[in-house]
Amino acid sequence: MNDTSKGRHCYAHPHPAVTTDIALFTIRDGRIEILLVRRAAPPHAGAWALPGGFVEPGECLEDCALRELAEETGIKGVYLEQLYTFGDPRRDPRERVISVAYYALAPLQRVAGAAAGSEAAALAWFAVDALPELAFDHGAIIERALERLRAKLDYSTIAFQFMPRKFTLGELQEVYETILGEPLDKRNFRKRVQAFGLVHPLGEMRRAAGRRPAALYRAAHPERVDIIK
Amino acid sequence: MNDTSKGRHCYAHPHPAVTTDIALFTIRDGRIEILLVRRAAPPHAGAWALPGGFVEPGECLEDCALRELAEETGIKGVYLEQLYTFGDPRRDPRERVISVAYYALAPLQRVAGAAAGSEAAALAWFAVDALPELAFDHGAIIERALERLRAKLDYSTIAFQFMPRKFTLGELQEVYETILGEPLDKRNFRKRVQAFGLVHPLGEMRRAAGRRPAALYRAAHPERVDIIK
DNA sequence: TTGACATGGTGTCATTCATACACTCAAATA
DNA sequence: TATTTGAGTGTATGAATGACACCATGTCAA
Repeated sequence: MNDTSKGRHCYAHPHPAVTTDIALFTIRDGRIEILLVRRAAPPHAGAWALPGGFVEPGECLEDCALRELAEETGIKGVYLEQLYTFGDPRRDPRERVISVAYYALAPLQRVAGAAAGSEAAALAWFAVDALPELAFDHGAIIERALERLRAKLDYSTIAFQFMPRKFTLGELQEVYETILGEPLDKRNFRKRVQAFGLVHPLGEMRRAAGRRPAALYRAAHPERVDIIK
Repeated sequence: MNDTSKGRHCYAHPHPAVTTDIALFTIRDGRIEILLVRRAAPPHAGAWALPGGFVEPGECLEDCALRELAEETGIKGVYLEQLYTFGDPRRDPRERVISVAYYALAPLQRVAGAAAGSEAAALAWFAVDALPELAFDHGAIIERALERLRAKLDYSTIAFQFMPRKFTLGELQEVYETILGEPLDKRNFRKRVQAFGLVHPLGEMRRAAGRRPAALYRAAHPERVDIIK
């Protein structure tokens, strides 16, 4: 809290408001989904928006993004990366608001609870190819986040941020195919993943109904996104 | 300008200050150089800083970066790309300042004037491997900009932003070698550049002292940075 | 019990791409 | 006219990539 008469915060020069917005993606049933919040108040009341909010004094940008995500969705412990800063002066009709956009990735299991017990359906998952009406410039933010995600798939281990601790190679391939939007050759895919040493076999099997059990693996470096190639 | 008693700008919640900072690189004599401004006033008086300054109301971030660069250095018409937003709450000792960092590239010819007639040597070029004492977190900004530049060299046509309208293939190769910090095979380099159709021959020659004249080329798309490969 | 079903799991060959490598050419200058 | 300096050019080898088909193993239903 700053000095003020009337409990206001005053500066010698005009200051914009600064927010973070978070595009949190997961993968469900062969689709990329994103978590959105329904806006109750104007502007854009009734439209859907990215979770996010104002940066607090003394808080760094990444902490702000993590806090807003936790406050608005209850979700913690996801992969988070700064995406781009959107600063068009008319992007928010109320006042000048600059948004530092982040994108976040998580395996479905870690976020499955979110939006389930959400009061008044204020929180929901949407497939990114079937988005509802979006507030502000959040459509552009999502588009850019997807671009980044698709690009990074080719030269980094980012896909593992969508994987649970244990997974089969078939599940991993499905994640790649979902993000790229095209099928991959099974043998070449497995060859590559193994050649780069991206996974370690767990020696366990996943038994699934109606088919042969699959070997379970874990990511070689689940906490890290490495550049490969 | 907002409402105010005492000509100040007041808000219901605290707002950070927002600046843009610009890392402008060029290439001279086989070195990457960056343009810095000597700080006259505290904090960090006497240290060198990136050109930059506060975002004005009604001004988008990119325009702010271009304006600050022009105001502080007189330079216009360079390639500009948003780099990263630095928001550590303690990065400026005076108040909370969030900086949207950009990096810019230009051929030496376009910026050779800058820092020449600069009053009181307030403006100077430094080789990036011999930087002076830097203000704020500008060292980290420069480091990240160089990382981005080196990465983009491999999969985009960004190197052409360092080239003048007419250049020889030898000059182009020198730029690549300077950024990568390692020599390249001449024949393979030329093969590649031609195979991707990145240059068009001008049918002119550059006559240089003491050696065979070299064919001059122009960039196929000088205004654009394309992703290749 | 057995047959149908669904996904798991595996290797080779052909092609393309990347890399290493050395000499002659043309102009300027001494 | 001999020397110097960068300009300009092609090939051969190894590595990486991409195309491709079949049998295995479990569940479930008839």
